[in-house]
Amino acid sequence: MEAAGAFRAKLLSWYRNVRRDLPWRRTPTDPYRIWISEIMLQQTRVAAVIPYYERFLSRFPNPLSLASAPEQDVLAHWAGLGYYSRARNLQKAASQMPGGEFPRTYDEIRALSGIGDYTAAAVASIAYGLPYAAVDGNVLRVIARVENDPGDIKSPKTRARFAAIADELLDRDQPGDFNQAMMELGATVCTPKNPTCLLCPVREECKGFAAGTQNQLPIKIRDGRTAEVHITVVIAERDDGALLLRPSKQLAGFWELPFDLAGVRDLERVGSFGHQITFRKYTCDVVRGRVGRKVPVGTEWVARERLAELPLTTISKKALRLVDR
DNA sequence: AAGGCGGGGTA
DNA sequence: TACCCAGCCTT
Repeated sequence: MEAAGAFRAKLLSWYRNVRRDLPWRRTPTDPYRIWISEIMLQQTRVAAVIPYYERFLSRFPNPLSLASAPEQDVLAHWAGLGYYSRARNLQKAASQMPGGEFPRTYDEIRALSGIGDYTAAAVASIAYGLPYAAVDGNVLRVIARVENDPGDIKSPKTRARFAAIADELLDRDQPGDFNQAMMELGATVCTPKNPTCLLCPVREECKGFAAGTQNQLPIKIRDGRTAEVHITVVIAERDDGALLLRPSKQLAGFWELPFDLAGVRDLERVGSFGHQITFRKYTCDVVRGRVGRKVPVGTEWVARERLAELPLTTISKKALRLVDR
C-alpha cells in the first residue's frame, strides 16, 4: 500500500476504537453545533469547554436565536472561557447568515467573522464531509514528527508546507473523521512532551520516531532566542565513491547529506561539530554507515564527478571535512 | 511579521 | 516558572 494510504487506514482504525465520547461528536452533521464547539475549542482545552457547550446551546440553539440575543447575554454565557472576542465574533457571524441559514461551502464559511483556515476546514469537513484538511497545533506537531521536519512552525513557509502535507494525507472519503483523528492523536498520544509512541498507531510510518527525534519536534522558534537542534548526519559512500545525498528542504536548490535517517547499518562515529544559522543552533553528530540496496526515500546516489557541480549545504561540507576525502 | 487576546492545566 | 492549548484579527 502506498505510504499515505497506510497512514490513513491505521489512523482511522485507531480513531474508531479510542475516540472520546464528546458532546459535539453526537451531532456531527449539525454545522451550527460543530461551529460553536470549534470556536470554544480555540486555544481552550476540551475539559474546559464541555460545561460551557451544553449551556450555551440550550440558550442559543440556532443562528437566529444567537443573532437576536443581547450581546450582554452572549458574553454572560461565555464568561470564564476567555478570549471574549470569540463570543462577539460568534454573534456577528450569526448575523451574517441570511435567514439564519448556515453557509454550505468552505469559502462562505471561511468568510464569516472569527473563522480562519482551521475552523473553516474543521466545520466543512465534519459537518458536510468536504475534503479540507484542518491544521491546528496538534496537526502541526504530528506532521513535524511524522515527517521528521525541523522547520519552524511559527513561520508561514513551514505552515504552508505542513498544510500541503496534511492535504495529501487527508482521507477524502471521510475528511471529518480523518481531521478529528489527527487532532485526537495529537491530544492524547503525540503530545507536546513525552509522547507515548509505543501506543501510536502510525509509529511505523513516523520518520521522527525512526530517527529518535520526536521529543525535540516540532521546532518553534521564539523571539530573541535560538532553538537548539541536534541532528545526526549520515555519510554513506558506495564502493565506486558515489555519495548518498538528497535535495535540501530548508535551502531550496541545495543538496545535503541526509540526517536523522532510519535504516542505516554499520554505523561508525566520525565526529561532531556545531553550526549556527539564523535562529537555529545545530549540534551535528557525524556518522559513517551503509544503506541497503534500495536507498531511503528522497535520497539518491551522486557520483563523485558530479559532486563538484552541486551546491552543498554548509553543514554537509563541514561533515565531509571531518572524513578524509 | 508581530502582538494582543484569558484562563487553566501540567511538568 | 514557563509552556501549552481543536486560533484569529489587527497593525
